[in-house]
Amino acid sequence: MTQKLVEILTLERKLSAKILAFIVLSYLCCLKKYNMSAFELSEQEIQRRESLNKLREMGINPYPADLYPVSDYAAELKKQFVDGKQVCIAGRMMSQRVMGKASFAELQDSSGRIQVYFNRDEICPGEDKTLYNDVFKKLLDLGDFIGVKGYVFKTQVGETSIHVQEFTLLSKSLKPLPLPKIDAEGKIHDAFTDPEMRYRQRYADLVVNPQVKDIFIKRTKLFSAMRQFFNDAGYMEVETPVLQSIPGGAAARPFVTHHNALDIPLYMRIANELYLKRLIVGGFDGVYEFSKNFRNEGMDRTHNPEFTAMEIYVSYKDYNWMMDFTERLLEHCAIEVNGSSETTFGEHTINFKAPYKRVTMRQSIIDFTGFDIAGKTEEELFEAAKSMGIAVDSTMGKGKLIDEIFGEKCEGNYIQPTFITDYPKEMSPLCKEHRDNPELTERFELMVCGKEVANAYSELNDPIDQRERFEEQVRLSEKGDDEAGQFIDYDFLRSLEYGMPPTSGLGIGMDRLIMYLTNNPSIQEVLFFPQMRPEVHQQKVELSDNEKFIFDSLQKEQKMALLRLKELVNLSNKAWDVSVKNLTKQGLVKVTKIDEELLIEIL
RNA sequence: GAUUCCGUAGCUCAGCUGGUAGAGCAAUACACUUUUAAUGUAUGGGCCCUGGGUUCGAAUCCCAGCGGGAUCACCA
Repeated sequence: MTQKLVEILTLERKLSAKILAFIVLSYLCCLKKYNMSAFELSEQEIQRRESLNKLREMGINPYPADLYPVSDYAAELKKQFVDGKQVCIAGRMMSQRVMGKASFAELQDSSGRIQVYFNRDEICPGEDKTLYNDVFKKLLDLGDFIGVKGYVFKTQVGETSIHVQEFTLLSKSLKPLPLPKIDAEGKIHDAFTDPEMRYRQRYADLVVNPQVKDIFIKRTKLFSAMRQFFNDAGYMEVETPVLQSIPGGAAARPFVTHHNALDIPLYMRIANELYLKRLIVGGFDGVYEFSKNFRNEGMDRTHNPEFTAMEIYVSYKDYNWMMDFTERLLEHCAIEVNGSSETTFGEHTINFKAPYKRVTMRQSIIDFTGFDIAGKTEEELFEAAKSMGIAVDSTMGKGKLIDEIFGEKCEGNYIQPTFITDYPKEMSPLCKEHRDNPELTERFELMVCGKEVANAYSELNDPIDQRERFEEQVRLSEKGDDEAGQFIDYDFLRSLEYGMPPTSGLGIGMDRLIMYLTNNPSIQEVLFFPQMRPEVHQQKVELSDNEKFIFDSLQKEQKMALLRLKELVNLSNKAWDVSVKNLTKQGLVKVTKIDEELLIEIL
């Protein structure tokens, strides 16, 4: 402890005694409270802690508990200018322009920013000017939360502002925020753009990048719009288990966890489909759920390990009805989110206005390859795929081959919302067989910008067929198809045996949809906290092993030739160089040049 | 998983063919009563991601690692 104080004294000797005393004090506080070394704080962070303590000494609580009676919001006051209106607003101080006895600052609340005007003699009508000179000008920092009471006016330049009559510190900010600035031409300087820092510190991202906040406001609007649409249609929002003993409803690698009391493995859900259908069996007409799903697979700009899907099941309907429903739903959502059915995604303008084009998978493959899959054997499909330059292997069944051809040659071409219908049976184990063709299923996917955003079926409700399809999946899985399901959910089959009415179900990838509606090519931009490798905090050591070794070696003689010591410790050039520089920097040793010889000594 | 680019002050970024670190903003001090990227003057602030190598000398060149981005592959 004493040693550290000495180090601080040496390091900070250029600072005035007053500041120094404070630093030592606050260092002791920090050490006791946070078990943290003062060296980990930047100069500005130390200064802010210093201001914090000064405020406390002045009897100002930097973290008051009292309610603050906010009456207005920045955006509204600027939109509806009412001269002289008395207001009370609160937010972060994001800029400060001090001009002697008058100052301007910007206050940022949840709605935006508004300028506030401070006049010394109005803040401090008497002799004592500390509140303005010290508290406002010096002890407040950018990022602090303050509340102001005053009246609305326009400055000579015409900027709507609040003439402050009284201000209150509401919460002190100890860490400087990134500070992007916008110049007169609207150009942004010093933008906080590094994706890693933005995702890891989303809170800071949200404070300084209003366009990021907008994305998430739109995200919430999308959920509300969808919910409203379903509720208006009379369907019920439900919740089903996230922890499942059999992960079903999709083919994906699940996360595994363990339940201690039951002593069994449990899986995080990969889909909620099978549970929602159980509820249809139970007699609900329409059920939907926004479900967080978890898949233990690769991560990239369109895949996060946890993502949100919406699934809805409606009884007595088929997939044709669901197509109508889906296009009306998406048109409604696009308008609620963006005010228009049109949205821009990269170079494309997408129009979500219903109705959407409907193309069968067979027709789509004919359109883009000239090849007709109808009535072909597995061998013929295999050869066709191969001739198209698609990587094929012997584990692939008919359905998989068709899916590969579609994915490779067709999918990417559908920019405007398009329903692709009638998928091969093998790929759709939960979907009802097509009424006109036993090789196909009554399934559609909605393609937007070459990617699927929705998937829907006339749900399979024949329990015997369902059992056979599950068993076929298990066979495919054993054959080596890692996309095929490995588990049979017998409880789900039991529920079907009681009877499920004809039902159509729809699943929508919410993250992907909001990417389209907010023009973001990356899923990380539309998730508050995208998954990241955990940060590693490197503990700063005062002396490395090398440095200690050099110091100890030197201790015996106190002073010796630099080259001789180097030979003695026998470190690599790099290690030697870094260590000596560090020791010198910390004021523990000194290198001097006498004549042509370099000497090193302990201080 | 493959390829490729990046990691320098609180933030945004310079730093050439190796010679012990620069700018703007932010910070500190002073001046300034309607400014607005306020202004002017002065000052302080760096484990140059980590480890190793080459070299008299590395932020810079080489190797390995860590973290991130992009592209591709994989992905109901």
